Amino acid sequence: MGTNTAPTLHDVARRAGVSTATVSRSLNLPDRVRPQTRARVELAVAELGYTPHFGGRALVSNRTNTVGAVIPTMENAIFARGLQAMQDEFTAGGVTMLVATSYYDAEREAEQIRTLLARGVDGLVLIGQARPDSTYQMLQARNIPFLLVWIYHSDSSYPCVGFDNRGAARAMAEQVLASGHRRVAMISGLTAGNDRAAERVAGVCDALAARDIPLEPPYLVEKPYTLDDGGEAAKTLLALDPRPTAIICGNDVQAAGALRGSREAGLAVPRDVSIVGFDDIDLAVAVEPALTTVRVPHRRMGRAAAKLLLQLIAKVQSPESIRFDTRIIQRGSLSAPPDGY
Amino acid sequence: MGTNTAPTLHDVARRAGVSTATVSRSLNLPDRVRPQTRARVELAVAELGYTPHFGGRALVSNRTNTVGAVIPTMENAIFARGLQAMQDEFTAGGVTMLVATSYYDAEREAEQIRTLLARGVDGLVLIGQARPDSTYQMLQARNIPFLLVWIYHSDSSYPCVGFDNRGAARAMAEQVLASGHRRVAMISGLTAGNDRAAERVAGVCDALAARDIPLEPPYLVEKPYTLDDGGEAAKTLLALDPRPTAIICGNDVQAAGALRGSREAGLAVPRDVSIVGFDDIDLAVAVEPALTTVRVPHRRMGRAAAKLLLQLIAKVQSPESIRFDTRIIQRGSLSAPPDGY
DNA sequence: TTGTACGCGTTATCAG
DNA sequence: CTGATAACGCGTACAA
Repeated sequence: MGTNTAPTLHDVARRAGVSTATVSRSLNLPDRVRPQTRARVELAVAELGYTPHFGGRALVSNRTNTVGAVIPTMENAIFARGLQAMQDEFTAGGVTMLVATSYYDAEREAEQIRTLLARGVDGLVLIGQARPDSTYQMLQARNIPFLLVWIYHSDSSYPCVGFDNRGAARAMAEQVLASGHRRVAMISGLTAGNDRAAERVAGVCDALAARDIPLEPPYLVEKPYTLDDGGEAAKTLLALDPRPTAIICGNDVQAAGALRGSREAGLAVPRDVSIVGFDDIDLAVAVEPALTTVRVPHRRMGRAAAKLLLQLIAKVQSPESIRFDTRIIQRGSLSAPPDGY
Repeated sequence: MGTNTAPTLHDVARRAGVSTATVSRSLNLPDRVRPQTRARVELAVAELGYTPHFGGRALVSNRTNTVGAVIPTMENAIFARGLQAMQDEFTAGGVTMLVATSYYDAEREAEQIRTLLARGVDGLVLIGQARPDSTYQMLQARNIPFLLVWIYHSDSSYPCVGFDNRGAARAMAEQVLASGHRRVAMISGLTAGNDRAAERVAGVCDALAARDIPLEPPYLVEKPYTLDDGGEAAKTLLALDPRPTAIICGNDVQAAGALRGSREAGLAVPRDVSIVGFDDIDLAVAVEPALTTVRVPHRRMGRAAAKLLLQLIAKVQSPESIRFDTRIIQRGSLSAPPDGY
């Protein structure tokens, strides 16, 4: 049972005894139709279980009420909160968000963007700024509104909604220095094609350079954002001579891994070595000791980004970047260095 | 700059000096067109940067190459891995996956399904089985292929791809009993509208009942799947007299919270109290001690679900459920109960 | 206020 | 192998 063919505007019109134009108006501009007529239409709609055909609508209106977001991966919790908030805001605005993943690969990102464009998204949200010119050219050729999130640059050529990764990392490093550390190492995310990661390294360097402390391999190591990689990297760092007294990590996942790695190396945190993270995801307080980290207002950022993109699409607003502040959350994983350092 | 209007089939046809039909064929059925002609078309496509208009295509073919997935929330890592794997598989098959969230609310889920249907998805993936009849009726009225995932019931009326939550929970509880525990408490997820949570409780009850051990409030408590709720629940349980020697949690997030709660209550895990989780997400090995938990093959499950749905849509396969096995991963958080119990 | 009629971009049928 | 041409479902001038 079940006729298998969805009812069309035409079916509704016939049933309500009006024209298709009237049905369309009843649905889209209800004020322009007599209440009595509208009631008949609505009844017919309900009886038939009519829903407008997406393709037909997209074809004629040239809008899809759809936006796309390309993130590196869903698996890392780093993006989950912000993305969910964005999604909620878009949903509230009646638009659907498509999520695609790039696995931190520029070529793949471009491909996903192409796919989203082919699907007629009305706007796009991208993470960070680092991507080939060709990608930006494609976006501009299409003349499609887009937003860069998770970063903020006052001088960016494109509107962004995010925070100053470099400044936040510098502040974190300064906090570590203020705790008395002088032998500082860093586990960074892979910086190739990831400007957030690169900026965090730069920020840490800024702070250390101000005290004439270098940050170079082998004390600076780049690893993927995983627990295991964080752990391995920490073990490597802690085997160095002289051993670092503090490890600054590119994010909380790496920091949690480093915590485990330190433990496996027989060192206590923060007694023997301090470890700090970045992002303040749930994981930061799940581990023991809890992580000193940089709190990023993921939810507010996601909502603001969605709102702005909706406005850009509606052309009620010109592109204007939004900057969020971060702050350091002091928890157990950072303390003064051990005596004698 | 930027003409602002995307090139159409017509534009390509003119440029290549052929008809629109030939362009369409070159793209969709390349063998049916002379290589030389095809080359001209492909050149024009490249020069113009043409991409087929999604709406036009959807209109005539009545397919969108889009599937929908409704999950409770993106924020909990429980779904991230499986969802990403599903997404990858769908992408490989040339279809786009739309992700919507229900926040564990049936009404909201129905609404999201309606939205997805209105967008013309070719198929649907839903989590679990518990939802109002009206929702199933809606799906059947539309005659749309759909799949239930994260569960498996041999007698389900609908095709499912997942595992036996009840059996897995029973096995976990038996493991706890085998370690010598007799005072067992449970922190469950909210069971209203969440059959996976309900089944896990049932499974634990099965195992305990076999030993004439009851599981009732206040030793059974329902809380949302959050770190904080897990911690609070654990503290409440550990204040009971007699105090439980083992706490079985509805998932790893709650278990990680319970771990923290126990520590805050001044108890050591597993020396004073054992704690076990469910799902084996990354978090399980980030905490100390690492969680004894139930490993669920999220990735394989996600991929299998995507594959099956694609086949259902293509009608090359009749609905047939797929069952995955789980297994218990023994780690540090479970040991024998303290002496005297 | 309502109806008629056209066109959006694509695919598919049918001739040639 | 290729080209007209007719749908597909909807929104919207324009006319009534």
